Amino acid sequence: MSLPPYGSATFIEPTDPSFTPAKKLKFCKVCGDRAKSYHFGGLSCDSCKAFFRRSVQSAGYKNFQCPYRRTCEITISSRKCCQFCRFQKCVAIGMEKGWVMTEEERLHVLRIRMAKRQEEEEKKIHRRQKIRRENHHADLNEIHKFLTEDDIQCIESIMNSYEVSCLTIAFSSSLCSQHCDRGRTEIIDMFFTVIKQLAHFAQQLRSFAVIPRHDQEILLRSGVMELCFLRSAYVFDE
Amino acid sequence: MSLPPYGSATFIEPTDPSFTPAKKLKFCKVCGDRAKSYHFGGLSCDSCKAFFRRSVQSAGYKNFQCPYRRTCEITISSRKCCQFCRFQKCVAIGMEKGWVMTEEERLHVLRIRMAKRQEEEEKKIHRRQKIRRENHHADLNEIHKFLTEDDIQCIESIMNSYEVSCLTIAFSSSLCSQHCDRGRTEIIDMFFTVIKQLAHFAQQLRSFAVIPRHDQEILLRSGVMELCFLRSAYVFDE
DNA sequence: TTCAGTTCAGAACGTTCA
DNA sequence: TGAACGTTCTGAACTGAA
Repeated sequence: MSLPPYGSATFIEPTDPSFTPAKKLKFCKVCGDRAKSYHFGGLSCDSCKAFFRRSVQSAGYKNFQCPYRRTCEITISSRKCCQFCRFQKCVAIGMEKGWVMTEEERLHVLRIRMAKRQEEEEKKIHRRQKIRRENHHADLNEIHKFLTEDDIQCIESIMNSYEVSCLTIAFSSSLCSQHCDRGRTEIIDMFFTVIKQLAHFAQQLRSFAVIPRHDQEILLRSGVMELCFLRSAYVFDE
Repeated sequence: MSLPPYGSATFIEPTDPSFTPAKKLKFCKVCGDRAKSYHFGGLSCDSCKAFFRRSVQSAGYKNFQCPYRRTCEITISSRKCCQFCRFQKCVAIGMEKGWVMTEEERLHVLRIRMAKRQEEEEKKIHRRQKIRRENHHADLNEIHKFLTEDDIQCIESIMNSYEVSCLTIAFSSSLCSQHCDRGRTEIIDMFFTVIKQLAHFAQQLRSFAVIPRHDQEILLRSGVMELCFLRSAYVFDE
């Protein structure tokens, strides 16, 4: 085995005058290139690490052949020449095949990572929704920048009418509970009540009340579904 | 020393004056054309690379002869004129015959490649089959949690009827071959047969057989397309 | 910081076709 | 003959967990 040019950094004695807090240079025990740390149990450079991992993962090392006498010297410049001897040396300096993850292990790690990412995504979305809701409140404070006093009064009057309608035409008591599993008839009941509320509300609006009865019916009939959706979105509580 | 099979930027001399931080243009040492990388141990262009490989693979270089004095100057435009001197120069700049793959090596690589591909294909199929089998078994084992004995018997009776229908009304012999490129009439034939099978199958079900003929027809006509799709999904074999 | 894995551009092999 | 392409291998730069 060849020694690293400046001696193995691993065995620096405490009294070694060359020991400085600055840096301890380490070298790949396979090819002599600069090494940063241990890989698979042996001190090696990044390229020898990659070479070893790939060889094991693909099981390609089983097909390596030495064109000479299985004694090739491995250096930075010659390491590509003989895969067989390079791999042999990797094993010789302590790198172990067992430390390379199997396909299953890799998939396992991958799955865990994916799950984590998804969780974080969901958190992000939640945070955004929260911010949006807060901004909504802020917008209401700035409403005077965009609407006149008259506009606001009109809106408030309409909102008032709607509230009155909802109070006037109440839901049947069976629908007031928070029960989630409602039967079919109850759902239909609920829709009927909402539709009645909407009709009542429309009558409160002067511009609606003045048009002919027949036109009123057409308008209500064609818009009631959208209004139900709108109301659903409004009362939806995530 | 032998040259690496793949990838080698290692042989750029550190003292090379042409080395600039901007770009390092490389030129073929044989003919002066632009070179991208080393080939067989020498920096050469693609055409000289191909020329060298062919000459070695066919052993044709042994028959090259120089019509002049074996001192021909090789340039981009003259490189075709004298194979002998071109090959001589290839060797002179470092290209080695030994690095061209022999027929055996090529076959060896080919075989490994084929084996790998096949192995992976098999793995894929295995994995898919395994997953399918697991899902299938799990469901079938838990079937008693969701169905009563009567339910299961009923299902089995229906399955039986279906099988009988399929056997009773057989496909025409021309459709039994595994040929993929079927004509239009054959496809139509196939659909007709399937529809007849479905009608026959429906007649086997008592609850269907007892309803009026006219209603039967309506039911069959409105459901036949979906049933065909369902059957297609069932018999589909990837 | 250490040490797993991942990604990507590039090197250098062979093959095909005009 | 040589351009263009398809393949595999290499190694630098990166992510991510402990």
